[in-house]
Formats: sequence, C-alpha cells, structure tokens
Amino acid sequence: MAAKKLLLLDGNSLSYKAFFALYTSLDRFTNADGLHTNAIYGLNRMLDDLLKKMQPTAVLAAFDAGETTFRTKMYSEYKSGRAKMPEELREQFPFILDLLKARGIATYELADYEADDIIGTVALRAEQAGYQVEVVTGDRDLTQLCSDHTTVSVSKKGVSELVAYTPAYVQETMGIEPRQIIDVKGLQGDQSDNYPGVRKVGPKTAVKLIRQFGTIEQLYQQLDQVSGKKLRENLELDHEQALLSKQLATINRKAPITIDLSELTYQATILPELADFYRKMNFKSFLKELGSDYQVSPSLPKLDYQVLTEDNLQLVNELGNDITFNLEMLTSNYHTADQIGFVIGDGQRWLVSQKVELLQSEPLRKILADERIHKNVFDNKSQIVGLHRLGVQLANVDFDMLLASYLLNTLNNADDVGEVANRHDYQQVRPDQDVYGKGKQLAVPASDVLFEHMVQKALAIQTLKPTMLADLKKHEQLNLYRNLEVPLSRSLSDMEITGITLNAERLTELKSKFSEQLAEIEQSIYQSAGMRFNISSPKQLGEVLFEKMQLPVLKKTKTGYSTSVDVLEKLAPDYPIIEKILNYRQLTKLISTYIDGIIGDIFPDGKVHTRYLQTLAQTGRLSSVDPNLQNIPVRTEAGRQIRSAFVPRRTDWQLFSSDYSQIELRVLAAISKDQQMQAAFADGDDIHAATARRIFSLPADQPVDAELRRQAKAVNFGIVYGISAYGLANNTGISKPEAQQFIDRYFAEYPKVKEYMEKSVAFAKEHGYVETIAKRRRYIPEINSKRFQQRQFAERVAMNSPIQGSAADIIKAAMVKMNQVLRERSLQAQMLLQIHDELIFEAPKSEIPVLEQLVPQVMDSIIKTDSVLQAGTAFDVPLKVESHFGDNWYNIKK
DNA sequence: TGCCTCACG
DNA sequence: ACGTACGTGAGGCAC
Repeated sequence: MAAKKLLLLDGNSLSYKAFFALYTSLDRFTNADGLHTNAIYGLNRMLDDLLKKMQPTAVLAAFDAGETTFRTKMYSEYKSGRAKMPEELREQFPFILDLLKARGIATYELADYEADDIIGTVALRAEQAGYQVEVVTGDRDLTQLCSDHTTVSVSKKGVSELVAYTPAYVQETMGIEPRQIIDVKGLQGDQSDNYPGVRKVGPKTAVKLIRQFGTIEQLYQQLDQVSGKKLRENLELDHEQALLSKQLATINRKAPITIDLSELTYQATILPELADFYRKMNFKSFLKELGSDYQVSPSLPKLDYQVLTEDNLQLVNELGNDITFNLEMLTSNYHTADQIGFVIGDGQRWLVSQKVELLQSEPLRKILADERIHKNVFDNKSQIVGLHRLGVQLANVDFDMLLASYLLNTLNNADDVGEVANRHDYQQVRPDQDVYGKGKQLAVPASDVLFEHMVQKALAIQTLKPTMLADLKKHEQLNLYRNLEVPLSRSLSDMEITGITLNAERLTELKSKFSEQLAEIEQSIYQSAGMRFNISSPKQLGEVLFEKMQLPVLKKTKTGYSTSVDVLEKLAPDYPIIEKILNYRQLTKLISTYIDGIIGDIFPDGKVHTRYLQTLAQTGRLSSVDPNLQNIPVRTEAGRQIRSAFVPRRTDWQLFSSDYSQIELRVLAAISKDQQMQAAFADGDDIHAATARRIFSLPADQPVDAELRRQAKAVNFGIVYGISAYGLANNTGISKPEAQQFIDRYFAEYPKVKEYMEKSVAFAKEHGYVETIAKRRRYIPEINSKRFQQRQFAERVAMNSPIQGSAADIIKAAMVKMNQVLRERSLQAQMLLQIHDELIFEAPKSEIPVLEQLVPQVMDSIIKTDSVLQAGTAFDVPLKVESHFGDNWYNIKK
C-alpha cells in the first residue's frame, strides 16, 4: 500500500496570503456578478501546485469559525485591534468553500476553536494513525507542530514560495526544538495576536532563555539563575502574563473534532462541478487546463432535435406561439457573414437545419413574419438583417436576450450567447469560439456538433427569458426595453440595410490630391531631420526629434517619448519640422482611415452598411463599426472634404441633417433643476456667453469677449465630464489654481449643478449604479474602491453618465418616433445615420420642405411626447434643433 | 496583441 | 500624495 499522506491546509491564512499577493490586481479579478475573485484564484493556483507536488491521499482545509474562541475567553484582548478583514476578501470565503468542495477537498470549522487547533488535533491523530502529515499555512505559529512525521510549510511572500519547517530546520534556524516555540512565544508575546509576554523581552532574549532553561515553567523554578537584574525583575513582574501567553500560543491538540480521518480521503479526479465553478468565477485559464472534456458542463441531458428538410416542413406548424429562433452566422458582421444554419423551436420541440434557404419556404416565412407569434432571439438587429438578406421578414420580437442583458448591466454584453448566458448563471452553452475556432481555424463543424450547439443556444434564450424579463421589471426597465430599445433595434436595422451611398471616384480624387501633398511634406521632413525614417513610427520619430535633434522632452509615455498632438503643438512655434509632422499625420490619417479604409467597406451596391452597436457603450450611446460613420472628419477643412464623398442615393435626392444644440448641457440643466441655467436656456441665450457673464461677473448688456467665452465653454465641457481642476487646466492651458477658481465660481453661480454632482456620487455609493431619465443603468462598482485613482474616476463617471446617457435616451426615442412618422406619412425619406446628437436622412428634393418642418418638430417635442422619457422627473428645459441639407455631406448648409 | 495616435460627439 | 477630463473605433508599429 502506498504511504498515507495527509495535507492540512490553513484555509484562513492561505486565503489572506492569496488575497494580498494579488491585491494590486484586485479589480482585474472579478466575475460577472462583480464578485472579487483574486483570493479564490490565488488559492486555486496554490492548490494546483500543492496537490501536484505532494500527492496526498487525504486533504483537509481548516477554517476559523468566528471571532470568539476559547482564547478570547481566556484573554479578552486576544487578537483585538486587528485590522478588519477587507470586504473584498470577506465576500470570497463562501466561494472558497465552494471551490474546495468542487475539488473534492474536505473542509472543517469548529465553534470556539481556530483553524490552528483543528490542524493540530487532526495532525496528532493522523500521526498516530501512521500518516505522513504536511501542514501548509501562511502563519509561522503552526511550526510548533512539526515533528518526525509532520512538516509545516509556511508560504513566504506571495504564495508560491514555501519554507518547509522540520525539527532539524527549527533547530538549525532558531536553535530550539519545535515544542519550545510556545515557550519562546510566551516570553516574547505576539503583537499581531495582541498578547504581551514579558516586558522588554524580544525574540533574541526569549530564545536564549529557553535554550538555557528548556521551558517557561523550568525558567521560573530557577529564576535566580537568570543573569541580569532588570531581566529578572521583569520576568518576575510578568510571571502570570508569560504563562498566559504561553497558553495562548499553544495549539490545542485535543479539540473536540467530530470529523474522522476516513472522511478526508482525497482522490485526484476532476469533478464536473469544478468546471462549473470555474465558469462561474470566469476562470478561463483554469478551465482550459481541465482540457476539452470540461469546456461544457457534462451534466446535461442529451438534447432532442429534428433536422428539417423540404419534406417535413409541416413540423414548424406544430410549434406553439412563443418561439425561439436563431439564424446562425459564422462571423460578427451579419451584413456579410456566412449563414450556416438556423434553429427554431418552442421549448418542447427544436428544429434545425443547415439549409438557410428553407427559411424562404412558405411555412417558415409565414411564422417568422406572423405578428401574432412571439419571437425570442439573441440579437434582433442581426436577425432582421440576416433574414432580410434572404428576403424574409421577422416580426413581433418579444425577447432580445442581448438587449435585455445589456440593460440589466451594461457590462453583460458579447456577441456570443454562451458568454452572455454565463453572466446570468447559465453555464450550458459553449462559446462560439470553442465550436467554430478563430482566425485561420474558423470553420463550420460537423453537422451534429453544429446542431447541438445551435439548440443549446436557443434553449438558453428560451430558458433565460422569464428571469431576465422579471429582472427588467425589478429595475423598472420594461418600458425602456419594450418601447425604446427593442423598437430602436428595428429602426437601426432599417438604417443599416439602407446604407449610405459613397462617391468612390471622389474618394480616389481626394486620395491623389492628398498623396501629392504628402510626398512633398515627407521629403521636407527628411531634409529637416537630415535623415530618412518612418515618420509614422512614434518610436523612430521620438528618437529623431528628442535625441538626434535635441528637442525638449515635455512628456513621456510608458514606452518612450510622447509625440502626441498636444506635445507637438507646444513645440511647433520653435521648430518648423513640427508643423510638417502634424501635417503628415493628418494626411496619412485621412488616406488610411477615411479613404482606403472606407473604400474597402463599400459594398457592390456602392454603399457602406455600417453596424450600429447597440449594446456596447457604457453610457447608452450607440457606436458604429465597419466603417465607423460617427467620426468622419469635420474639424479641419482637408478632413471635412471627405464628407463630399457621402452622397444621396440619387442625384435628385438630398442629404438632410438635424442636430440637437447643446443637448448635454440642457440635460444637465433639466436634471439638476438649476434655475439659473434653466433660465438661460428658456431665454434662448448663448449658453457659453451666459456662463462667461456669470463666472467672470461681466455686465449683462455688453458683448462677451471671445476668449472669455472660450474659457467658459471649456468649463461647461468640464462640468459635463465630471470636472477636476487638473483636467480643466490641462485642457485649456490655464493654471491649476486658476482652473479651481473657475470651478468654484461656476458652482457658486449654478448651485444646483454642484448639488447634482454630489447627489450623483452619493447615489452611486449607496446603490452601486447611476441612472438616466429613462431608467437606463450604469453600474459603477469602483465607486467604493480603496484606490484613490479608481474611485476618482468612478466619481466622474457617476457625474457624467446620467448626462451623456439621458441625451442618448432622448435621441434614441426621437429615432424610433421619426421612423414611425416617416412610415405613417408614406415619405420616401429615410434615416441613414445617427451621430450622437445628430440625425442624417436622405430624401427626394421635393420632401426637403416637409423634413425641415417635421424632423425638428419630432426631435424637440420628444421629451414631452415619449412615455419612456417620462420615467424620471419633469424635464423643464426646451430642446433646440438645427437643420441643414445639401447634395452631399460636405455641402450640407442651412 | 498592446500601445500610441487621432478621428468624432 | 495621488495623477484624471466623458464616450467611442481604426490604423500602424513593434513585439
């Protein structure tokens, strides 16, 4: 029989060690529920190492049961004055117990006893039963247990390095026997456990005395033989304390433990629960180490499904009226992705196929378009667009799992059913990447694998629907979900499908123009530098400017010299090369991103079909990809010319644009209820000038100096971003004290704005999130972070998100309404783009007068007419909309 | 893949 | 003492 080996773990001290070893990464280790996982992770790493190294046949992890023990009864000050356990660690203990359970490791705690006593008692019993015992702890106190059969390993800094204490090692390093450790501690006391020992006796003296006398008791019997008068006096004075301290230091090896050694048997087999646990904790690397068998929870029943063919299509007619559907696509861009199959079912019956053309058959087409049948999908927009490519309609989408997940918590988003389901405690779906691979390996798997995966996804959607809808209700977000985001997903699909027409010739024309200028500038830069180099390489450019040419270094980045615009602009007046570099940068940016980039995105129909990401931005804004049409240049003339390539679909059509004027400041005025600011908007004032008048105490009847207006404008921006003096100073070139003065003046003039900022932060601290006028939430767990920098950032987020997010709510509501109104009036005009505070349409010239009246009317009345926006308190600020039109985007004028 | 830079609101 | 303006996407470089 193999040697019996027992591993005893000091659960508390090792958890502490693991927690602090990964303390700097505290915020990187969180799972979907916001639980910190660093200690759990660190402990698991340690377990992996230990189990491999020691190969135990039995394992026990011992824990402290509570704060009061027999020791506190002996001495009430025992362990008092200790720093409280950080909340970020405390919350991890229940899961540490789960981890151990999932690893098949026994755990034990006992009222009135510490983990040490459990370990001491079990170690003794195990020694007697013939075990080799290995104790692992972060606490040196346990070294008193080491013997010929017991080794005590203490983790040093971090958790990976262990120092093994054997009797020989104790003798060698301390010059005493293990059993004498308690005598030494009795004399010297223990600061962290808060018991005193004998005054003026430290480790050196204590060891010397114990080496001479053997034990504390023998020492006191022969006190007269102690050398040193003062020492003798002190020993005498603290006689009782010494004995008490020894008692406190002594591990109780006869604790009334009810667990039997036979219950500690450990088998190194992997349990399915462990994989589930890793998934719940978001431990991707550990999950991977388990191997492919454990990537999916194996405890599932085999799924039943039928493969649809032309011959059994009537099966779809037997489905109920709450249907889950997914058109499976291989890549994320659903405008172009390979459509590799579909699944449709009602929870009772699942039907699958790889032949997406079957969706065009009458029975399927009819069900998908049926207004009376509820559909559940993962991403409505992708489904509408994907089906549209097949000429199939999708109606009455009741549940969009991705949208629901995003509204519940903006962080719970991914273009993957498995990942999103995971964040809602549903662990049965593999991530797409597992099934389809990535990069070069991306491929459609064997049909049974594909079908199984598609059905798992559909089942997840169907299963999570009731709980997620219930959660939305709890958040009071059903209105936001049903009447804003879901309808918006349809409007966005329309916009994406329509696309915007590009004049590709115009782009190539601009490219040759820019390229010519670029070639000249390039040569001129090489001449100034006296060498050729890659100007686009920040590294090489930094070397040329700051080493070869010896320009002053104003700012550095992590990896070298900063060559960003703000740095270069400061240098520009003194060094002619700088202007050329900035010019070079601008032209290369225009060519690569906005000319070559966009040309690469043009579809055969001559248009670009961007995708609006509806579930990404943490504030509730949209974003735009492939291509990004929300950052087409406008601020410089050269850049702006790119816009001339964006044209209406026909020459007798026009582009029409309406934008909200200062929507974020109006939102701020409304939600803060600041009378001064509201009055300025009600009177139709120039808000930046009005702000300048107030903070600089200018007379009401005089025009405001342009420079002062500019500064006031910067302060207004700063306010919206969650102001700090440092940030304002940095961004405007004024000094920090000056910036602080501006801010103080601002808050004095707009007191309710200040109050709003404070309230927002306080709300976030109390609830962990902030919300917009439409009840959109953003969770900000960092608001209570111990780290100043993180907390500071979280506070700015708490101030800014309701403002940016409410503005997003408003324009989204306007978009839904606009789409509806255009349809009702049977206008040919179509909405094409949304750029945060601006909507762009194309329309026949003849409809322009209609739009000029209609669009601003819808946009500025939306706050009064839309039910979703009424969720919050009254919005007492008028919205202002400005409109423009022209025959291309560059020419859009009033 | 991470960093830097720069385009927009 | 700390070192930030808020929210995004894309391209090029260097590893």
